[in-house]
Amino acid sequence: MALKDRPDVSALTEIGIIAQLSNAALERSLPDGMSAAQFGVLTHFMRRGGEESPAKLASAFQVTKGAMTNTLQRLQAQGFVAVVADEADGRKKRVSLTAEGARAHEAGLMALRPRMEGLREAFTDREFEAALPFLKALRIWMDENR
Amino acid sequence: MALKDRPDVSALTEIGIIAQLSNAALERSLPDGMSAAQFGVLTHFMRRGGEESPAKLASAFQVTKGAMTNTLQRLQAQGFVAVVADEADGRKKRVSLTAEGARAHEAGLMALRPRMEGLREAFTDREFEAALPFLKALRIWMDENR
DNA sequence: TGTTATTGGTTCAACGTTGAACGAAAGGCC
DNA sequence: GGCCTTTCGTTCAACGTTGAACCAATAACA
Repeated sequence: MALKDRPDVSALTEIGIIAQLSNAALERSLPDGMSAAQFGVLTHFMRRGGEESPAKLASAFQVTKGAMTNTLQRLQAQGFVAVVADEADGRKKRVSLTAEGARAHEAGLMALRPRMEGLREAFTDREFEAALPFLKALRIWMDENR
Repeated sequence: MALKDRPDVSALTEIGIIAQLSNAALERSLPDGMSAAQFGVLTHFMRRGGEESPAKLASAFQVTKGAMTNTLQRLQAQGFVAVVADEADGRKKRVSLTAEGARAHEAGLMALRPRMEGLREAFTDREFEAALPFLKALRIWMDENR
């Protein structure tokens, strides 16, 4: 009984459930064939633009290289991403967003809108902002002490 | 750019990473062959005791029945849990903790201690408690609006 | 220079999960 | 009684992930 009543355990439990539900909701809302991981990569390119190597993407998303290989292969198969060899460094590849990838991201955003609006009706920006510093600190600690 | 700067998206992103890191840390700390899911079920029985049907466990852990079948089969194979048919209701089974399961949970707790202590050195109970109401509300909303 | 270490990317088996299908048992309702 | 509907648990393919092995290319250093 001492276990789950502890606030740290409770918080991590809640966080785990939220993550699961949020990811499931994301995948369910997204157009068919687009996973949350794929949408994340598309979002990354929409925000940052340009090119990125698979290894950089993997570390940006806290994911193994193998997982990123998988995600990129699926994105490439759908034509959402272009992958070319880096002639300056034979080990690397350069990944970039295609026009079709941008369209797919836009479609994903549209599909997500109703749910995001519902979320923003239920909670205020201020509530999320209030929670953010602690979440960020916790994430950083988890990252440094893994 | 408007996307990830939004506090709701940021919060969910942080929550997702925390959940991933926390689960990974949990699995790494636990004795070999014990998954986070299995440890969760053991913990449930240590706290509540008695018997529980697989369906109840599945809904308590927000997991599909198939996933719970899998977890229980592995627990049973290790002798951590006893599963018997419910003679009152031919559809149900009754799951209960074995003495060996209790020992395994104890061992899991021990293995987890260093990490939990580190976490409690880095953050105070008050910080977790302060974050809890919002997390709980968010979890409930996600659950109701899935 | 040559040798060793590191980095980048792929592949593979294993895991835990979902979602769907299924059969068996129980409940609800004329 | 009989017929739907719901509940329970299992099975199966598919997915995304990890961790490890591996090879190729580069970097570091003697």
